[in-house]
Amino acid sequence: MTQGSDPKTDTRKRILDIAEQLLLSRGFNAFSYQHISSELGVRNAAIHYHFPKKSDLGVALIQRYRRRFRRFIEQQAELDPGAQLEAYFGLSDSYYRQHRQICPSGILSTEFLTLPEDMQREAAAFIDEMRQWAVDITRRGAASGQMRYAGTPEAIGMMLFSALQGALQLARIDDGALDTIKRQVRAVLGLPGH
Amino acid sequence: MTQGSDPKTDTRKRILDIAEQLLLSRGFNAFSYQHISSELGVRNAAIHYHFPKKSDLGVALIQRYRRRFRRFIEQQAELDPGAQLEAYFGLSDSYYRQHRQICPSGILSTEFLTLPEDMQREAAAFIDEMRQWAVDITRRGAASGQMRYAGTPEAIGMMLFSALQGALQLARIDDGALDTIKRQVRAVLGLPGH
DNA sequence: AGCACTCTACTTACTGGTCAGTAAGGTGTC
DNA sequence: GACACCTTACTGACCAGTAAGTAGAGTGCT
Repeated sequence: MTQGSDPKTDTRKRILDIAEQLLLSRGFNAFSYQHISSELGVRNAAIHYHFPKKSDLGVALIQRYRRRFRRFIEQQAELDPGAQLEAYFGLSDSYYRQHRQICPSGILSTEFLTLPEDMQREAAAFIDEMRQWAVDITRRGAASGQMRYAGTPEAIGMMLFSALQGALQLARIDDGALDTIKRQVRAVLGLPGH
Repeated sequence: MTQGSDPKTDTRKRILDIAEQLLLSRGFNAFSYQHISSELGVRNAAIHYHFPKKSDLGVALIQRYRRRFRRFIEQQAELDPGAQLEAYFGLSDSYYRQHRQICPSGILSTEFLTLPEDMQREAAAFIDEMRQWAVDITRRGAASGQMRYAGTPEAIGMMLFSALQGALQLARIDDGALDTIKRQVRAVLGLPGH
């Protein structure tokens, strides 16, 4: 079987990919190793070989999100705050288009109290980074004069982050919610396109 | 055992009360009939007597929320839009103070794709009612001149609903999130108190 | 008053399924 | 022969759900 075998292991990455889909559409508590192994075409124990405990898999998932998110920020570093916000909106869109998935922070904060301790630590750090980034955008947006809004950059950054997280969840019931809320966030920030 | 026995049954109500706590802190998928029966001091099958399937319990919980919410709206009917919004903020506060619970719409929309069909129908109707109410407040707030905001009443109503739902979830990680976002929502609506 | 009946609200005891997790063994590659 | 990467085979816990039985309260009939 020489089908795209990688130096490291392909399987580990594929497990993470499948687990990610399951996490975003069903949540951490509502998917099992069975779901992954049957989709992957291996036995259950193969998943345990790569991730002995389910919380190991969970932690690895969040750590990968954090790495990706840091890379995402670096790539957008040269853009102006408004364009960065639009890039963030684009992320949300792609979640939604993928079978009405929601953003990871939404799942992790909702299930937070039921998560294993090591996942809680990782999740809290991840969500904090995202929140800080949102605040950073609104701060620079106001400083550069591109954005005009009532309230502090901290508060409006958190509100936009929170509203977008909620929007993806509501979009599961109300198709238009995500677009409506994106438009309204632009309006509140004094940006064009609403 | 003549201890506060009611005409109907007390047990059914107590089951709903315990299930509600579990729903708001752990989610629907992460609590079991065991949790309820052990807390209530009865056997597992007693819960099944009152609610044969778990989805029956779930549907009954949401229906009770809808009844309560309609009563809540009626009670606030005489207040001006700003005061109604504050009453809504008060609801959120009480969730948060009760062991960092989140609002029911947050749980139900996040777990939506894993819920049984009958619960999905009920949940969608409930969330729709809440969203409509939020929009109603912002519409009347603008009409009366009490609120001043950019964008349409529909969009800003949805954004405030969405932001508050997200805020309760984020408050599990960040203690200040709820207050910060409440303040910011007031600011965006041009209300005092921020 | 005594008895038969029914209904409500449980109980005990169980089923079959799913879950995370483990132990021991096999197979191919370097 | 050591190692990475799997397999088969299993354990014990938990899960929702069911079946059958029971205690007590109420109801009606004689």
